[in-house]
Amino acid sequence: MGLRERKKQATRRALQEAAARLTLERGLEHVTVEEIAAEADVSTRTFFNYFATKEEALLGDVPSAPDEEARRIFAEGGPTGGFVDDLITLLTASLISAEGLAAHREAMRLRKQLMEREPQLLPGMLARFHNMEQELSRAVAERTGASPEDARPQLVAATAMAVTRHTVKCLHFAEGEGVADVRAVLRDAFRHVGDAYSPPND
Amino acid sequence: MGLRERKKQATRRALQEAAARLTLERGLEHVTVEEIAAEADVSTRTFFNYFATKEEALLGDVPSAPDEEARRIFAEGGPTGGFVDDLITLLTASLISAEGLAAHREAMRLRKQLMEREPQLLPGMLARFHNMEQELSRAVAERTGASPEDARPQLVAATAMAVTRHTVKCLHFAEGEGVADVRAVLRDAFRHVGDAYSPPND
DNA sequence: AGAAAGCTTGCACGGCATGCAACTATTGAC
DNA sequence: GTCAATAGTTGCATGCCGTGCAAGCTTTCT
Repeated sequence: MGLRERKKQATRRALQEAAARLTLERGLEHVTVEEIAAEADVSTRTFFNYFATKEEALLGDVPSAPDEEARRIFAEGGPTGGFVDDLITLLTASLISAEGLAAHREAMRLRKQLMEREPQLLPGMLARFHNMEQELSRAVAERTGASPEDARPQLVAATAMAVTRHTVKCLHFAEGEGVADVRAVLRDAFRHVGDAYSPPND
Repeated sequence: MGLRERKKQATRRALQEAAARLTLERGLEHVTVEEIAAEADVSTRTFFNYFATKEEALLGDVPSAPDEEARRIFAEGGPTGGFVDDLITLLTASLISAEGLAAHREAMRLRKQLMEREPQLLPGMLARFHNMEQELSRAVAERTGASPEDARPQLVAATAMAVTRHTVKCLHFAEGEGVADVRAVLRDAFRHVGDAYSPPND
């Protein structure tokens, strides 16, 4: 990786960190782009070369699409053939991979803090989840061979994203403990949804 | 209702309609608040007395909380005792009531058009759904007696909202036909989710 | 009729976000 | 190492968004 690229990444991170720190200190309303840029030692104009809006700098760099390889395998009906199992594999392969969770734990904690402090950021976050949902929906449609106008893959994907969000939340709670059992949490969540809505019960 | 109140509502509607019309004509980027206000015969400043942002004027006035009475009944375990049935009752009582759908069909068509034309509006829309989800989650928690730190009601509510969104989308497709069977669509959707996630199948 | 309450409006102001053109730094070829 | 090509940074000008405030107008209530 060349010098140019390294510098760019450094600037990007500096801007993100400055934005997060200042926002947690004073609240987003009382932080200007000018200040963030100054903190990262670049001009205001440069800030907007990296982020389209002030909020964008705070949302971090989460993958909004699953790993291409994992996606292909899922779409083709693999790896096991069991729908829920394979869905879990797809989800853990990218969106909430065990490594990803371990590596970005600090970043996630930060984002959670930001969300609580600044609800204005929520819509943007939700929009990202929505993008993931769309990707997921396409993968499900491919796997099941549903026609494009069939809205059910969308429904399945939306539910899966709900489960994913729930899982992330649970992992936040269980912060001290091991994160190795993402699969187990996901599985429990899917089961719970299935139980709630499948048979006529209460 | 006094004259004052009537005038306010008229102004509000005029602003919303002007905003929607101009946006569909030219695209949101090429419409200024000044123009919207002028179209509704009020000052720019007055626009901001009604809406906090330009986008807000385009999102319409959807109920973000269920009817209080229906909510209470659901929370207390009624009306039938069957979870899915009662959930459907709660949803149709307010968020997607048959009357509401019939009455605001035109408004919904408009909003759908706007969403497709201007994706920037999506985050705001999603945030509204999220609010409904929170309300729903509280109702579910109350009904099931779950403790506040239990995240499962959240999960159930998120899934229910996914189903609701799906249902609204389906109703959009089936625009020409009767809307009387909202319950049936909801029931099918819940069943489909249950089938997808409950037993180990594909 | 007249006071009280509520809305509208103009004005001033600061911040966001973009286009453009000049400048500076990295890269790659020779 | 030199030099041209390429990519990134910066300042400037600009337009729009959104808010606080104070003055004026309209509805409401008595």
